[in-house]
Amino acid sequence: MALRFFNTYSRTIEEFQPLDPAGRAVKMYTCGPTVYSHAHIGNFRAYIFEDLLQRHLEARGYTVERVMNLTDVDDKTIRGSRAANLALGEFTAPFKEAFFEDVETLQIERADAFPAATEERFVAAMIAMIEKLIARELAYQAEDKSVYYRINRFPKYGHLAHFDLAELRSTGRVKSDEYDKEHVGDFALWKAWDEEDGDVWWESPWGRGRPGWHIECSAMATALLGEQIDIHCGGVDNIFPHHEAEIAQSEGCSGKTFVLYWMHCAHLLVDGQKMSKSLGNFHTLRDVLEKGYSGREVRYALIRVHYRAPLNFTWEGMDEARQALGRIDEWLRRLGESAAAATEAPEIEDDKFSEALDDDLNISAALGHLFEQIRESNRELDRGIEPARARAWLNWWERINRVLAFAAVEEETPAEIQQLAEERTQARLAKNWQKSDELRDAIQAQGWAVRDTKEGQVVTRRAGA
RNA sequence: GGCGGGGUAGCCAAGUGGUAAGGUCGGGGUCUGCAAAACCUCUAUUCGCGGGUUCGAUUCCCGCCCCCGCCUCCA
Repeated sequence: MALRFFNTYSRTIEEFQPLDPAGRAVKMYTCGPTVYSHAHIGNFRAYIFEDLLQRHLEARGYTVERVMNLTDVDDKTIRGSRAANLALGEFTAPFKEAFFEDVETLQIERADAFPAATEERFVAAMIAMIEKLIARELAYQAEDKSVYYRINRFPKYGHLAHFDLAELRSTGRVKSDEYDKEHVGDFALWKAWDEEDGDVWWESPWGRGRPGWHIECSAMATALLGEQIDIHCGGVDNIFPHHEAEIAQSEGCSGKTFVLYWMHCAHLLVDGQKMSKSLGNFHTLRDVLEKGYSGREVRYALIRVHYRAPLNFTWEGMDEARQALGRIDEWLRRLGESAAAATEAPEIEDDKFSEALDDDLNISAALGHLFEQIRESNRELDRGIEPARARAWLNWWERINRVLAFAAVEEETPAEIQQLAEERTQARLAKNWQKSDELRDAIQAQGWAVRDTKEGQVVTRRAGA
């Protein structure tokens, strides 16, 4: 079955066909974080969805070139840097660093490029684009010195969000600068400097100022991937106005279709509600890790629901993730043990996992199949499996895990734990059950677990420890 | 008001015009000194509600209800 994705632009599921005539290279642009604070788990739901998409495309033989931008200049970063009494770059640098650490923790593949909005070459690219839009009368400088996009001159404006311009109504989030605009819906391409901006400004043909948010993505996507890209992702809240604006800007300059497939993931809810600091349900990745959960557990919890369905984050869900991963770990441990003596490995012909993902990333069906296979192979293990067969199952898993990235990080059992385990073995040989149980408790207290099997003790890292 | 997404077991969730995957929790069992793990087994006569089409609908059509989101810088 061919790859099929839901395209927000057409609101239908479409067969995936990249621009590349050879049908192999895929250009992907993903909206990244605004680095004014630590990214929260809702942000990471989107990045993990994008990661799943990239990894599955790669599993299907595509070569993905992905760009993720970092917004390091906007109202929030400027406000934050002023509050912290730091230069803008000094203020955003630690958040950029933290973001990359979090990406690593969650096993999200690094994009090929992480352009930042303040890089001179991109500011120059943004200015060049705005000049072009003005030349084409798609933009104008208003009384307030800012430059705005003239949405009435771009007939497709509103198509992505399915908004009728006449229906747009103010929600009170607009600044009072709308008096200067020709249409309330006109959005800023270049924002004229004002006192609130402090020393954050660039010279431009329209005077000192800074780029609008939307132009950043159009310019960086074009600079790094070209005028046309295959897939552009983000959260549903980016559909309007951000992605709508990107289309207007990019196509206003190039005259070509900017993006073939628009893909958006639904929101993450926490305890059934939108995350907000006032409700106390706002979590960064760091908050969740502090509660004792691992990055892979968070990854599992955030990836397991289809990207277009709202995902409700709960601690119960985190525990469910822990259990499910523990089962996978134990399955792999048993397979590894049985496969040790294998000299060859026949292939297990089973592509159902990937076939499920072909269907608009149906992760639930894919995981359902994985667990069915785990049960099947566990039965084989119980019956006594051939080493080659165990090796074949491991190879099958490795293919799948290149997409899921669920495997635990290998960790050496520390010497003191090994020592305790050895003492316990002796106690057990002496049938000293009391001492055996005490040693088990001691091992568990140090974050490890010990189980007795027919082949003797098995020591593993305890989940959450 | 306009535009989306979603309503399937205690919780999470897939799915099909032909009678409900999977995960997790809980009960029972095999195994075990105990435990753990694994396996076996049980847990939705039913898919938000009401109509309609059909031999047959959770799935298609119509109407309604509820939840979440977007409607100018939130992933």
